[in-house]
Amino acid sequence: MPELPEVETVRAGLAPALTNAKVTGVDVLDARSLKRHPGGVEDFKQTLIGAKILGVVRRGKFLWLPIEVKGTTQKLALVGHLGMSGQMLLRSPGASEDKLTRVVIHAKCADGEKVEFRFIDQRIFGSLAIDELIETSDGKPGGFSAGVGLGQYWQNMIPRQAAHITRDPLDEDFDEPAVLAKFKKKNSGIKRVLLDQQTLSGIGNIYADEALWQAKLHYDQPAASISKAKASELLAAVKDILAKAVAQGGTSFDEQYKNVNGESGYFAVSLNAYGMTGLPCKRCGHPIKRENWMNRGSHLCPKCQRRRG
DNA sequence: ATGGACACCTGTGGGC
DNA sequence: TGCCCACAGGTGTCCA
Repeated sequence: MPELPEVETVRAGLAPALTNAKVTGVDVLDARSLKRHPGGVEDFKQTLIGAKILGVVRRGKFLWLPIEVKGTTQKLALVGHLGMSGQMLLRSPGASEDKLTRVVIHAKCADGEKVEFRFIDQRIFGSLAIDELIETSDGKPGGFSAGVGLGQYWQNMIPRQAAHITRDPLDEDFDEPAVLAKFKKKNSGIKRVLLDQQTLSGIGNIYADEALWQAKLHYDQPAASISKAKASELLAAVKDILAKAVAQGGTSFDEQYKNVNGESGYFAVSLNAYGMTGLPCKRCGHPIKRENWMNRGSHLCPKCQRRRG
C-alpha cells in the first residue's frame, strides 16, 4: 500500500519519539513478519533488546533505524518495509491492542517516557529485520532523515538489503539527468519504468497513475520514445505530486494506511485518476477507465492519455 | 533486456 | 445469511 508519501509520514512520526530511545523489550507475535531477518526470532530479539536507536531514515519506500548495539563493532540498523498493508503505530504502554499486530518493540524515549512501537500488517508482505549498514556507493547520505544524524557515522550508509534501491525524487541528491538517461534506454512502457525502484524509487501504483495523468501519458508508452521535454515534465509532475501528498500526510482509503497515531492522510481528495473509475476526467470530462495491467490495475483518461507513435 | 506469470498473504466488498 | 470471486498503496524471482 504505502508509497513514498505514506512512508515519509511514518518516518516523520517515528523520529521525534524514537531518536535516542532505548529498546527495553520485543514481542514477536508472528514470525512471518521477520522473514527478511536471516537470524530468526531469537537473534532479532537479542540484538534489539538494550539497543539504542539513533535516528529514522528513509529512501523510497524503505525505512531504517540505525542502532547502537553493545558488544559488537558491526554497524546495524532495524530495517522496515510496509509492503502492501504495513503500519507502524506508536502507542502508550497498555493501550488497547491493535488488530493484526505482528511485532511490538517496547522502548524508553530520550525524555524518559515509555512507548510501544507496534508493527501491524494484514497481508504480511511487509517486514522488519536487522541488517548491516554499508557505505553508500556515491559517498552521499543514504536517505532522508530531516537533518537528524548529520555528521554521524551512519549518515552516509544504507542497509545492505536496501542498497539496490536508487534515490527517490524528493532526495536532495536525486540525479535527474541520470534518470532521464535511463528512460532513453528503456523500451518498456513508462509506467513499468516508473515503478522500477532501481530506476527511481518511491513511486507505486497510485502516484504512477497520478503522474501519468498529470503529464498526459499512456502507461504503455515506451519510455525511450518520450521526448526529453515530456520526460522532464513527467518527473516534475512526480515531484509535485509526491511533495503535495507528503504535505497531506499521504493517501488513505480505508484501514490500510494510517500515520503513527492511527490517523488517515488526506491526499485522496486530490486524486485525479487512481480509483476514479467511471468518474469524469477533471480535464476533459471523458470517463476515467481502469484497465487490467501487470496483475493489477491502471487508471487513466483514454482521451487525454493516448499512446503515441 | 523485457514482459509476463506467479509467489508471498489476509481481509473486505459486491453479486447472487 | 452465506458463498465465491475480484480486488487491494509491493517486491522478488523464475521463465519464455
